[in-house]
Amino acid sequence: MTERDRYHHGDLRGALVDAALELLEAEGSEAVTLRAVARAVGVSHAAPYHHFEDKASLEVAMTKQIRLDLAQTLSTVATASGGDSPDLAVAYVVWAIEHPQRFRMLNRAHSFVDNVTTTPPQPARGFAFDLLMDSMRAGQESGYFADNDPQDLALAAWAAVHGLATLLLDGRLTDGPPTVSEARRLAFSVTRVLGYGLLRR
Amino acid sequence: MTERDRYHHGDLRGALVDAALELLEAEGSEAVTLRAVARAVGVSHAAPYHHFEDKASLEVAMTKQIRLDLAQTLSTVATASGGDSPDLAVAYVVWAIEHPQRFRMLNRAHSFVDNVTTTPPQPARGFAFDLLMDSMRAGQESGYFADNDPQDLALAAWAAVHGLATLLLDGRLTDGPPTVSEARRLAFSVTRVLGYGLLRR
DNA sequence: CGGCAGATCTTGACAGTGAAAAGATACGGG
DNA sequence: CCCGTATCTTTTCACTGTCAAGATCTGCCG
Repeated sequence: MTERDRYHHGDLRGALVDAALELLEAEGSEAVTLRAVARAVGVSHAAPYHHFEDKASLEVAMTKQIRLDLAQTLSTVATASGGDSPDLAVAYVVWAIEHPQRFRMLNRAHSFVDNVTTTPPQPARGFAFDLLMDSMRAGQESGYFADNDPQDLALAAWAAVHGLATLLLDGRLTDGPPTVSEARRLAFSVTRVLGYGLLRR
Repeated sequence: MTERDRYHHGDLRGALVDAALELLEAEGSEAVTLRAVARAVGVSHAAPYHHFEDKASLEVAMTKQIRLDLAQTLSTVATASGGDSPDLAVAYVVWAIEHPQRFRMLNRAHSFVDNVTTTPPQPARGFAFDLLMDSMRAGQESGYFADNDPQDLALAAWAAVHGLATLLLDGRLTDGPPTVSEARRLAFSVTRVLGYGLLRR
């Protein structure tokens, strides 16, 4: 009995989320069907309903896992680079290119998140924004960054980086599918412009 | 016989696209089903297949129409404001907030566009990018803008504005659904940071 | 003016989907 | 040991995209 020879699975919920994420990477979001996920785990097509109220509920669970992965990647980069903002920006874009389906899922969260009752007390800016805020504040304290409201700085930086990632993934900047090296180059370029500003100094 | 009492519709293709767009605004993208669209026009569920090879093909047609609408809005603003970039940026974000479903559809284009054989010779940056490029060049000629490659400037600006719009629509910046005034405020803020840059001058 | 070819639309069918209801099975606390 | 309950299965339903075959109309060629 490796994992599923018995009636009760043990951790079906977790197995379903994992299988769903694998299916997402392998065959795209269209392929992530409740029945296909159940099939992948080797369980009947109605079994998921004992762990997820909805298909949307499964997707919420997937999204949480993805957010965790991204947060971990970013925080690793943040500690390794001492919270340097260009490094963070590049890491964000590169992660998006390397995990296109996961990244898109994050951005489709609105479509199933409103079915869920979890109303966050704060705007759910998320981990990336917090890291950026820290980076901005650090830059201000060491005198490199302009002394605007750090929230404004972080928002602009996040918007630029996030926008670059989505534009790349939608194929609006490159001919074929975007490569990591292209992504890196463009991320550096955007970061540079963002640092010095559009206006003549 | 107002529009559909006769067997042959006249312009079923156009009517289908229109109905699909109305359904999109009214009930969200999930409701845009081939059969529902056919129902809305008052035609049998298989009729669309004589005008669209696929459901994806209908979505491509919708996307084209949406792109046209956005382009017209932006070009109106561009001529009215003399190509001023902050105005363009704000107009872009406001349009996104006012047409959330349409804007999201634009960003989901990748999911059905690869089924279509139209391989664009150039990266399909689109109309918004062109307007921005013009604006950047104009700003450079009048000496206000830094003399980087205008393409780099335009990319950064587009990324920031596009990113802000998507973040707003995904509810990642506000508690409830984003309002136009919030959008306007944030767009101004981002534009300002983008102009002066993150680094101390 | 007649009729026929092709475009346009309809009807009917099929597999696959999310979802609910009802029944089978196994686990764990008394 | 045994029963309540959580877990899983089977069956069923309405709906979807898609296809094949038939019905209906339109325009064109004679």
